[in-house]
Amino acid sequence: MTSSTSPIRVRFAPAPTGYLHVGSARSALFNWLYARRTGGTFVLRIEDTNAELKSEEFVDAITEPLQWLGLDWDEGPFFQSERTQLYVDAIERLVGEGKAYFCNLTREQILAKCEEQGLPEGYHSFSADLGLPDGPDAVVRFRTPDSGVTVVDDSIRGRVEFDNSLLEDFVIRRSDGSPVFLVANAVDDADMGITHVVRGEDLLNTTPKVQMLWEALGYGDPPQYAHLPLLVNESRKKLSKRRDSVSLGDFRARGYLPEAMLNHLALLGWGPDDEVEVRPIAEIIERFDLADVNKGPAFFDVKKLDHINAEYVRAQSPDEFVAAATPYVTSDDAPWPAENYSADVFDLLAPEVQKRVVTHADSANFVDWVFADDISYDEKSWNKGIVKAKQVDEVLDGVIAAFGECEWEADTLDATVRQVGSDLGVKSQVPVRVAVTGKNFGIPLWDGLVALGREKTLARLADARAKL
RNA sequence: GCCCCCAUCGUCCAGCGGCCUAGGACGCCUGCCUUUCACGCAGGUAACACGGGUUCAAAUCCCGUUGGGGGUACCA
Repeated sequence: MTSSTSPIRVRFAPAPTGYLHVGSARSALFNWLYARRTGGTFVLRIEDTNAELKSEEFVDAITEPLQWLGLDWDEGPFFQSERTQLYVDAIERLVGEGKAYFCNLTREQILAKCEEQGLPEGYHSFSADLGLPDGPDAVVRFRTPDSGVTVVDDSIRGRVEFDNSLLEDFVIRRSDGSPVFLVANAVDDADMGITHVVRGEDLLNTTPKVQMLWEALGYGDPPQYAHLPLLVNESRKKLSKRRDSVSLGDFRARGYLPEAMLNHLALLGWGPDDEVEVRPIAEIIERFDLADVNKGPAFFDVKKLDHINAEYVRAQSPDEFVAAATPYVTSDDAPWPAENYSADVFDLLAPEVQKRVVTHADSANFVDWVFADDISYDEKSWNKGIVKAKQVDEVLDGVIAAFGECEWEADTLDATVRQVGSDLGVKSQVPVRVAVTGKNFGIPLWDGLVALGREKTLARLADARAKL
């Protein structure tokens, strides 16, 4: 790592429009990775220029997930809603210098004028030279050049050119007096000394406008831009809060580990040169570079997240696993009466649970039969493990008889079930498993049965036998 | 419509002119282990969108086509 005096400064600048989704988190992550990699500074800025966006809970909805992920910021959060005067001043300056002007046309009027004058749909500098005064219905528009090109130098995409004649004089201040984000962007990036702007590709088209403002405001060289490929859903469309369930908070609630989420997110649009995918964030920081980010959009695949999460879970020490899983098995949502739960029993079974769960929240599904008073039979399991099995009646009768008198100890129970099976010449474990747990899969039975007790075990076996 | 971006296995990533009969990972399939499932281990399946160039040599460079996506607001 380079020294902490590195001049590189990046920012994550979300609009507070609800919960933070995985796409925004990925943008935050890549900014953070670049800052940490270069010893630079990571700034958090809330882009609440629109009055409707100001809301404390929305701000928490951004900062909490970031903190959960461990994406710590060095400066901020700064709020654009508190910096409005700077933007107003900048706009005033542009108007004063003739680089922007007032316009009082509504969208309808603009379209009507186009129709009238046979011009293509759009704003054609109609009010540019009218010298209109400010007023309650007036917006401020920035005067864009009529010719030439604006070049965006992008770390990921290279040189992107925009034809100036195609950019209409865009609004930089609404009629209610509020500045639009383009101005706030330029002013803040300049004021905060941002050197690299790393954000989603959906903003690439707005970049020439910001650069024009930047230049008009006399800020000198613009920051280096890097437009990240978008994260898309299964139908290759930009992730949307409305139709895609991609809330970071939801993943957290479902028990995913922040480290796994971070690891997965880092692999979307970037990959380490040595092809080792699941690895500590410190190693990712070491290898990360903006120049290595791909251009193509990436699908957020939960299956892969599941795999990575499971790897992180399995990599935990037994104690770490128990500590992480305990909140879920002691939660009110656990499918058994709270008083039935035993920490000692869970600790004993935990290593086998650890090998099977995707997230810690899954833990309850593997020990429910031990703590619950009653079980329900999973239909598929009953069908596969009981209906289709051979001589189930004899197996259950045999096990019931043997369990009635054998020593109630794990190895003995195991040996007893084996004995019944070999006497009958069939596999005996699965029918017993379904009868006692309701499922035809899960952790080894024996320790759980010891905890469950002879009486309950026999009752469940008898219930299943009676149901045949 | 116009502008911009993109294009390697189903998915994510490697490849940055020869090492590619294209590599890794997820998923899926098979086998081993195991009287369940899982873990672990060993295999398998599967891609350079298409067409032209440039070059001794192209997945890699250029052009076009097609396809996909993003943007076109007094939202960010």
